[in-house]
Amino acid sequence: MVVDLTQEQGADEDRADLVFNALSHRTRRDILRRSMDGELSVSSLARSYAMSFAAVQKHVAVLDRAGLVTKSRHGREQLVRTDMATVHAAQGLLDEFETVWRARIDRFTNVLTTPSEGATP
Amino acid sequence: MVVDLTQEQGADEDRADLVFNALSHRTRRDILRRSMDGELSVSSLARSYAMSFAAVQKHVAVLDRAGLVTKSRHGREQLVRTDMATVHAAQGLLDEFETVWRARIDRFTNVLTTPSEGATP
DNA sequence: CAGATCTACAACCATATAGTTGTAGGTTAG
DNA sequence: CTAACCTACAACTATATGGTTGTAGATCTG
Repeated sequence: MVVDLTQEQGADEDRADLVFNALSHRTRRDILRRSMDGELSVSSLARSYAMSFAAVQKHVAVLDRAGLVTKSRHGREQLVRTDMATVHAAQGLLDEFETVWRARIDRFTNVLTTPSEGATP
Repeated sequence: MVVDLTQEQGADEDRADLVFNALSHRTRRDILRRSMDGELSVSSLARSYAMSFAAVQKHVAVLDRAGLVTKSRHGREQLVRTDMATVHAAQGLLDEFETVWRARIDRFTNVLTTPSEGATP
């Protein structure tokens, strides 16, 4: 069976791609931790890392596209705030694996406990 | 302040890089879901996707390096099994964000409830 | 107003990634 | 034994990614 991954439930999968990809870089995870208070600007964040402002700006853009942070202009600076709702959404995605896993267990214990309904009579 | 990300807690961050990167591709997430039972070989997995065997093999290798699946030889085929422990580890990594978030809230409510200890006398 | 600061974005480079085909060795089936 | 099958890996291509520098517009400050 060949499943067309480009069409089936594409939206959710696209979001998952973006979120996990954004989380897959240590600098971006660090930015997420530092931006919980929503009081740091892109340039103040940039001062924390041994890379150019533009590089940090790109990382923030990746987080923004994934919905993991929001930016709000405050005068000339752009304040970055971690969006916990999207972090929770990521947890939900991992919980789905848990659900699939549990379904497997249930199927297994069913076979063990059902009084031989499986045998074709 | 510049933090040297290449040294500080490198091992954990390396693992997080690998795990989230492995999760960031829909084909690999699908492989994870299908491999919960641990009864599918690499080639049987490969038949599910519109790509070559070698491509699927590479995806399994990425999951393996991240610790998200284990492979066990069974005759000429290699059976793939999702390692839920690593999925749980990923959940733990997201929970850390939750912890940082909660710490922020506590700090905030502390400021509100502490009877003006903050004012320099 | 003039200069400094913050942001956005383009252009560029090096490397990583996702895919391909091909080759080779171990294992099973006829 | 031979043929088919499963896996591993190398070599290659195209594109994505993470980094750089440079430029330009908007905003604040002296």
